[in-house]
Amino acid sequence: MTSPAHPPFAADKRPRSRRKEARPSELTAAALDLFVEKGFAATRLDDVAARAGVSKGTLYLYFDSKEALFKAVVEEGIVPALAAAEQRFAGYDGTSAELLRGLLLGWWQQIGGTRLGGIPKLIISESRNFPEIAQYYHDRVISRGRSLLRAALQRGIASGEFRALDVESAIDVLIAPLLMLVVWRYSLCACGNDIDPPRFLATHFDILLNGLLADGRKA
Amino acid sequence: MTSPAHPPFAADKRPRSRRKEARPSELTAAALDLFVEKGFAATRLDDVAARAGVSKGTLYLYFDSKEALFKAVVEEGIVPALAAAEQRFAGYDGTSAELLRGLLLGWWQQIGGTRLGGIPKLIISESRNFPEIAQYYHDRVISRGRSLLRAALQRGIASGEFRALDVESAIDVLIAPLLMLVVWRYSLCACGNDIDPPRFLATHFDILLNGLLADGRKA
Amino acid sequence: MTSPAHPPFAADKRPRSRRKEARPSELTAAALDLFVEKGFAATRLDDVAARAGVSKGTLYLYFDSKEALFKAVVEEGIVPALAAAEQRFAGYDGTSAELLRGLLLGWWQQIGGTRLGGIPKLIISESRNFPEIAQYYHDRVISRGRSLLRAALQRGIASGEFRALDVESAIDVLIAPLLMLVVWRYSLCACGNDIDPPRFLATHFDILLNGLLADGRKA
Amino acid sequence: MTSPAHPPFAADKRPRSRRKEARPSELTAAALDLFVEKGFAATRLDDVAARAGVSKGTLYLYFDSKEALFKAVVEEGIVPALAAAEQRFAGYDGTSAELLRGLLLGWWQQIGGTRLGGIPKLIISESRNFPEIAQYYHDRVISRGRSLLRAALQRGIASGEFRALDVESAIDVLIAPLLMLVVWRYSLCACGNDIDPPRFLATHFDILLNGLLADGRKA
DNA sequence: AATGAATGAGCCTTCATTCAT
DNA sequence: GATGAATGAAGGCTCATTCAT
Repeated sequence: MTSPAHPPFAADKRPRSRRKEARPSELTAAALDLFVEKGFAATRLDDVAARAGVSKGTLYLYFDSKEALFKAVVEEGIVPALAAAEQRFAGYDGTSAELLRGLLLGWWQQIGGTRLGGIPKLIISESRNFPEIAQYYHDRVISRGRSLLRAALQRGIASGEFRALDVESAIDVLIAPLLMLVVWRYSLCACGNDIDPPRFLATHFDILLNGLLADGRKA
Repeated sequence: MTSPAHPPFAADKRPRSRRKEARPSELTAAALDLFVEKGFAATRLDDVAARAGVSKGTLYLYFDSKEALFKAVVEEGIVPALAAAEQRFAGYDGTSAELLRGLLLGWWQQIGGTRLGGIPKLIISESRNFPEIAQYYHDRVISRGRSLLRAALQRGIASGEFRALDVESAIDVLIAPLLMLVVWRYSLCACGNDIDPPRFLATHFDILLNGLLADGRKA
Repeated sequence: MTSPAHPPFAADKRPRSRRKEARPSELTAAALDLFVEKGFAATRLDDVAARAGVSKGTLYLYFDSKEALFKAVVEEGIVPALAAAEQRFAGYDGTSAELLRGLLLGWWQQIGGTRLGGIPKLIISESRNFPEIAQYYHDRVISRGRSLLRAALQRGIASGEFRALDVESAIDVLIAPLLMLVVWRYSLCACGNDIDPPRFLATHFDILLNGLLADGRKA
Repeated sequence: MTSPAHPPFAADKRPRSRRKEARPSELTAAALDLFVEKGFAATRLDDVAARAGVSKGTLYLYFDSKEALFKAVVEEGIVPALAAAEQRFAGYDGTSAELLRGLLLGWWQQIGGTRLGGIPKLIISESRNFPEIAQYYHDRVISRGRSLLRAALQRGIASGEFRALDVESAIDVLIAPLLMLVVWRYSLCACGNDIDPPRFLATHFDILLNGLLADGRKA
């Protein structure tokens, strides 16, 4: 860690110019891992640098401060996540139930279940200390994600496929299990509790689309 | 600070009764507030002491370290939470739907909606750095809470009130919106998103007990 | 220097309360020495702490930052210097020549020739980087010192003892050799040039009070 | 940075002529500005390079280290200063009073009042940390300047134009106001004090050549 | 010759922890 | 029991210096 040359990484033979372009995302990738694993405060920049295979000073060539690195991690992770999510909704023409299932499952496959899932966990853990980033995340991610779900719900209600219900609350209820999955993946899994995401999601959809109560007993 | 070195909880050799009596809960109360607000690492013991109205040295009369204080906060906050939750189940004889609603709503009223709700948020944020506490929390709280929900679900399925479904996954699906509420209260509220807990819970119950799909279209 | 206990100072047996009062001036005294010797930027707080016989952290019990310490050094050194200087002028009733000589010589004996003389040197070296302190020094020291000299000159001119001349410029001309003495003591002495302060001051007074030109040749 | 390790000036083994030719004085000019303004330690080589319009690496093509650059700044600034000063004395045949006035005023016009005046300020501020440069400055500049003044004073005394007095001290007394002018220009002007150099010099000469005391009262 | 990305030693500052009173 | 002065290890950040291009 403190040896003059970084043994495992010194073998990188790419020309400097080639590496310079790739550097910022190498750094944010390393930082994402550590921020998610240890939290912002407990992550040392030495460790981020070491994981990225650079020296500590190099971090400051690309980011003005630890906090700026944190912002970059969130911003960089979110752009593709957003694009991927919105892509799936454009021009969908199946049932609204399938649409909802597609949105939620797609989120898990593209985001929650990948290393990007660490970002919502980061936001949850750190937003109190970084209100600016929290606001950014709300404006760029949460509100847009909720719009997708809102449109799907309203579409289903309008077509008579879904019962009428309080759409705004329902959005959050739909999201909650997804949130739980990332929380579980990045925190509670250390508790020893075991969740099988596909099975969990299947049950989520099952309850969501069919209801808990048996047919004859509905109120 | 480094988790591998954590002595197990029982390593404290001072007579337990003597210590418990003397340990002022003002200290853990102050610590809970700050841990929840700022996270473990960003909370300074000076601030905890100041909020409790004692000197910093006094903290060390009651807790061996910052980490021990953290453990005490979790332990102390969980005892009443546990008792309150289990109390509501004993000898319940209404419908299983009412039982479920009562359990979930009761949790919010007794725990999630009070300052104790900060504890799950703490566990979520810090469990990676405190696996021992995460384990403790799982064994003492999560597993017992899941047992309550498991029993309610199995009771409803056995009586034909509920459809048969994957009980273990369903437990987590039921819990997820509650988790979301505390996460919202202690983190995402800073994002600017607005959740109305009673309305959110009502929708949760509505979806849960009736299903999203209109009657005639059920698969 | 880095051993756990400070060997030469650990022998200090004064009670804590006694030492606490004395601490700030012990720290500023150590800092004055090093700031004067090395300059502000090149002075390490480790060295200041070591010279004062405390740990580095202790500095921060008394001063918020390195810059705050610097301000304290200047402010603390200046109060007695000011008092001493003004004391000498009150109620003086000899000749104005003697008054001038007394003021200048007194300044050297009370300030310039003592370790307080390092403060003007500090101001000269660092004022560009600390305009706030420079302003402070001007308002509290320079302007008051100039007032003393202005009064003495005007007194002498009014009485016919001195020729009429541009008083404001003359003040600075009177001061210049004193300034040179501290500059010499704290900087240029390292050049190898040798100045004998009493002899230098005697010549200063000689030229000042008698003029360079021989009597018969005066213009 | 640590003075004991300074290699002597002559340690540079590259052919001197080759090096001097290639060394762009734009670099030393930029460095002079910044050293004078901020001091040696607070001047960043990035800033020097930026002001000179080159990259930081280029500095190292011409100077082995920051300290070498500092030496070059002093050396380079002193050559013309020295030449200009000595030029004025050769073959002078007016009165000694005029000679003195010419030397002092000339120094201000050619050196002190130009950007070269920053160099004495630099020497004053940094000589403690660069004894080698201080020595160099003493040998090459101070001693030669003092020789000029010594000769002028001895000439005037020998001719009866000046009173007999302690020549060595008198030299420093003559220099002091000049020193004060550069100190004021590069440091104390930030204090808010206001000096008008021509008026100041006029008063200096007035006091010097005529004396403070009115004729009839001379001791 | 010139560049600028990369380095790593070093310093200011913080804060959990200790201990004399 | 309580205090708070003192400690010292650790981390964020800077910047002189190097070197591949």
